[in-house]
Amino acid sequence: MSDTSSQTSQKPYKLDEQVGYILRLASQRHSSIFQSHTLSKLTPTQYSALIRIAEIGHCSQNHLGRLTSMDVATIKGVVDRLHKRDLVTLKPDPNDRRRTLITLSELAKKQLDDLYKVGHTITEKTLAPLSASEQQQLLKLLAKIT
Amino acid sequence: MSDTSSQTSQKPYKLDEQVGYILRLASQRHSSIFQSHTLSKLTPTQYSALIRIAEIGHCSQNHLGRLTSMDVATIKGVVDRLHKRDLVTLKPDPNDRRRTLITLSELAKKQLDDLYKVGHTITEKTLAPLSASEQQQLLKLLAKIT
DNA sequence: GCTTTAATGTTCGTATACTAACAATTTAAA
DNA sequence: TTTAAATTGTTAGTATACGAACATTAAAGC
Repeated sequence: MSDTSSQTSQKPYKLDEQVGYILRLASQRHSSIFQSHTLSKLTPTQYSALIRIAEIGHCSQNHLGRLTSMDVATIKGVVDRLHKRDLVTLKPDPNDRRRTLITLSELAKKQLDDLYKVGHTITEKTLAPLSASEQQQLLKLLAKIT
Repeated sequence: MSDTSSQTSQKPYKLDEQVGYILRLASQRHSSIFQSHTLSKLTPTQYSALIRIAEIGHCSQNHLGRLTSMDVATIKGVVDRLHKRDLVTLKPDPNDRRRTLITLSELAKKQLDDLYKVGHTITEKTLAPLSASEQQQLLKLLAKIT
């Protein structure tokens, strides 16, 4: 029962074995791979938002936030920046004066195929250290703790 | 070969199946669980830094950054905030006038056992949806893409 | 020794990410 | 119908996270 640390429990606490810590490291590596492909200088978050709009056609700002798991403050910043780059168009919802309808701009539509292609590449590179079955496993397990 | 989207590749691109996106969701959930345990209002990042200092006794700011995978700008902010809360002590390195030696404060040392305990709890809750073997698998796979 | 290179820490700028508070609008309930 | 509750979007504040540039100091190369 000798223990050099101040811990008294059975399992020693090792930072490098904690999910939270490893998740951060994995996210960092993915982010780094993403940035190295400079998708018109899009960030992973902006990319997610664009893809979601492409999927559903149009939606309100808060709704887009829910579809991409971003809170209202975060999605606002993302939409603002996408708008500033002319990647989305904004117009008031005629049926609800609180809402703003967000759609892909023509510029964004032209880039869609490229976005999807590079998106695939980024995912492949991120998962490259794993075998095909390991990749499936990882996605399955990650989805479970979401 | 009918495809309603503008994608032409074999594999359709689904945002919800991309590692990057799922990693973000998993990190968000972990972060949320972490915050709900308000470790003296520590953030996951501040927690990591504290634990690392506890592991090695003392170190410079940049070195701590490398040990916790934070770049120089990030670790500076983290150390500043830890110092502001009296969780670390800072003193100039007598052997290198560029460096500042960082050590745990007495206040932090007193809280160490609690930090470890809650750290375990947070990890357990985050991994709760998985079986014991799945937990091992996930950590193994995540470590591989780090 | 002297110059080049490297390392440490700082600051600025930008982008998530979340809390909390707020006004305007819509919906639901009384 | 009129009040209460919920939704939408905005703003302010704080905390990562990273790139880039900078001055100070230390280490290497000659």
